[in-house]
Amino acid sequence: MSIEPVGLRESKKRETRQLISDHATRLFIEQGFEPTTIAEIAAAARVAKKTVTNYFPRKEDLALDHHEEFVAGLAGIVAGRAAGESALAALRGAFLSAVERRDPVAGFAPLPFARMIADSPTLLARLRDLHDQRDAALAEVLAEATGAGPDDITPRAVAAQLGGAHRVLFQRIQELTLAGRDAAEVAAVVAEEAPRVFDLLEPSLAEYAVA
Amino acid sequence: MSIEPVGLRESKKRETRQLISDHATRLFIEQGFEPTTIAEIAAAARVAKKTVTNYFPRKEDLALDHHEEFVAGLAGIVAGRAAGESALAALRGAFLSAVERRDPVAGFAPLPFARMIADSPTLLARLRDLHDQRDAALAEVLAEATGAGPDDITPRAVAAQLGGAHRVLFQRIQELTLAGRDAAEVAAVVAEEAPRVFDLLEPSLAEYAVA
DNA sequence: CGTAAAGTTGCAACGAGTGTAAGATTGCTC
DNA sequence: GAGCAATCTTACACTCGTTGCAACTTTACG
Repeated sequence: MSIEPVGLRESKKRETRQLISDHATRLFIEQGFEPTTIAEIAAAARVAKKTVTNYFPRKEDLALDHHEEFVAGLAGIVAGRAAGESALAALRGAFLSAVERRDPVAGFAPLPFARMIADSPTLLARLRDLHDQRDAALAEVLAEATGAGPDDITPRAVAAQLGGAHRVLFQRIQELTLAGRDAAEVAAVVAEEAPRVFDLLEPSLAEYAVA
Repeated sequence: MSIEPVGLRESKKRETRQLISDHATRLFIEQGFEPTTIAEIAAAARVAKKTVTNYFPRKEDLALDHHEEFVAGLAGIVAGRAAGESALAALRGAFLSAVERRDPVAGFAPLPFARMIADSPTLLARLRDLHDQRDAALAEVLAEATGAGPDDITPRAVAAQLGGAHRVLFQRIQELTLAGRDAAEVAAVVAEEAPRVFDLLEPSLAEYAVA
């Protein structure tokens, strides 16, 4: 992409950011998200409170980093689908392989992490936000792929359907994790359920956005 | 349902609640949601700040009241569908008639109110929350209607599809309102688009949850 | 009436988030 | 390598939403 002029300043920034993030994650897991204060995180990382909020403007960002990757996921899969493959087929395949590799993007997480999220209204809200942004990004790619006009509602409706499937399965994985099943069990259950969810869309979307 | 022992206490409570809500709505519309402080609302309604937060534990509740009705909407429509009618058909019909009557539940609102929401991350998050709760309620009714087991993911997937359609159309109505179109124009545009959105689901869901 | 229950109020506190200005560090140039 | 400018970190102060608590007022009811 671009050359990386890794100056001292840049590398120190990365370190500081990582330092804060690590302490935050640890404290969140130990005590929960809401009970942990930003002041506490700052003290643990031995930086000023303001430094924490400089790097992470919102507290949620400390717990749910890498959101860009999550938001761009579905859109990227559709953009990179094979010739002759529909958006639905690409997303189905990507989800199933994400399950196989226990990908956090699909909803896999260690139990304490899942608990941290489930116990925090703030994080749940943020997650909903990310799901929505992901749908919007997907809608844009679909509009492009099908040559739909900027005012055509179809790509948005399809994105809602496809994003909805992923959302339901994401929640299902979280739910099973919270119920105490280990990752292998969760993967097995979801590997059986996911095809049913995608099959539901097959009659409607099999021919949509075929590359 | 139940008799109404309208004591003085009860009626004063209702008045106070309404008084606060009215001032809040007025101020939100005049100044926006975020810039308006609870202290300001309390002063306008001539009550203590604590009284405001007693009636409305969260600031969002002051702007988005009647959420119960919204959340229960889709589930209620499916529960009350005619014999021989599918969940999809019932929801399609209900949405179109909601558009005809410019129902706020479908997303219709005066421009200033729509602006208030669009300008506030807090309110947008709350709205996403309500949409989610609505999907969950719908899923429950669908599970009941189809006799699905408590662990069957199908009703949830279907609820996501149906709820997603309503969500997209809700956002579309907001978007058109924000663009300055009056309610009649918005209704005309959406009356044309909605059938396309529901038609998309027809191949998948025409036979699902037929009463 | 008088007492118990419920509602309102003022006060204090906590925590997230923001603005600002001072101090420290780094990058760059002469 | 000294100095200057840009950038990062810090301390401080402040706003606002939210909660807890105790005192006070009003209503309900025996």
